Amino acid sequence: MGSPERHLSYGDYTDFSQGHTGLWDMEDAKPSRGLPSMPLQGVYLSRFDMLLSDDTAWLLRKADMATPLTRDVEQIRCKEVGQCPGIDSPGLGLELCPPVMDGQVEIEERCLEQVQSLVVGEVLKDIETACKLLNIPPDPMEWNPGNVQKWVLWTEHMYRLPQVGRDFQELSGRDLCMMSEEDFRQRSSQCGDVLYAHLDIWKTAAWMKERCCPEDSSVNGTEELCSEVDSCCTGQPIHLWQFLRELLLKPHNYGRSIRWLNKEKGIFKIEDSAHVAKLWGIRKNRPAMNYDKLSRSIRQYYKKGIIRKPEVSQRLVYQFVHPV
DNA sequence: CATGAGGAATTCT
DNA sequence: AGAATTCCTCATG
Repeated sequence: MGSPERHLSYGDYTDFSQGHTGLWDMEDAKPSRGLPSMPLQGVYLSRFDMLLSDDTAWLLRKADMATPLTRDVEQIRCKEVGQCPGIDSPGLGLELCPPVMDGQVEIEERCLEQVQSLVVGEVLKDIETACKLLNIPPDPMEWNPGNVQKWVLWTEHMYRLPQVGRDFQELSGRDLCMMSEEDFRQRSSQCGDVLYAHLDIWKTAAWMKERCCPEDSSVNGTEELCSEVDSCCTGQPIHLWQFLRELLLKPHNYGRSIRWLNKEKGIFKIEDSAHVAKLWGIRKNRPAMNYDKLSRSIRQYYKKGIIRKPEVSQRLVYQFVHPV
């Protein structure tokens, strides 16, 4: 297994997005199979608990106990790796003993701080992306039962969890947020805890946003705001071609399902047809969506001059007639 | 067997 | 009304 170019997403820190090894496809979720042995992985994960130290320490104070993000990630990771917290995570040691700063450690800490803020930024961006594609508000408290259902299905498919969407029907976001981890487990013994952890990340992110809204324009906040306005606030339903574009815009999230072959010419390839169809189905509340139907919709675009097959026709490869 | 093209009826907003 | 969905037949590799 190589080390392909990959950007950060909170999935990466939980190892979900790597490899599609189907770790979660089986009930007996055999750990370790296909788990990448990249050294970075361990560092990121084990140190994730420090995410909220220093400049982001305020995040911790949301709940005066353990950091939600940390706890979540650690828990998700445990489930994934099949281990218990603390057993092999050097990062946790920092909670137990005061940091001893020699030069080496200090440098490491610096790097870590940078990684931490990077991670927080990426997590927020990923959530924003998901919101746009799902057309749901970022704050789980505002979700209606339909939003909840979308989020559950989406999370299931993004992280290859066992399918438990039905277990969370008829719940509002408020209900969901009130539920304890135990409640989640009761609804789904398989992955209730993981869903709970994911939700907690969203809750924390919403809380963060609420806290530091105005000055959040640091990187590309305005750009994000604009695209949010034109894609979701116009009220009209999203078009399939727009949806595909948005997926293509986020290669670090969806690159394993759909990616550019030639961005300049607008040529793209659907790598995982079933997955793309599923995501589209979730977006449109069409549980029966499949690639058969999705491709029919794409073919409707031929006549309209929105999408075509490229010069040299290849399976699952299409081309936007008007690339950006 | 999955993909691809396109007709036709239906549904959704 | 327009876009997408659903279902279908036939073709291709």
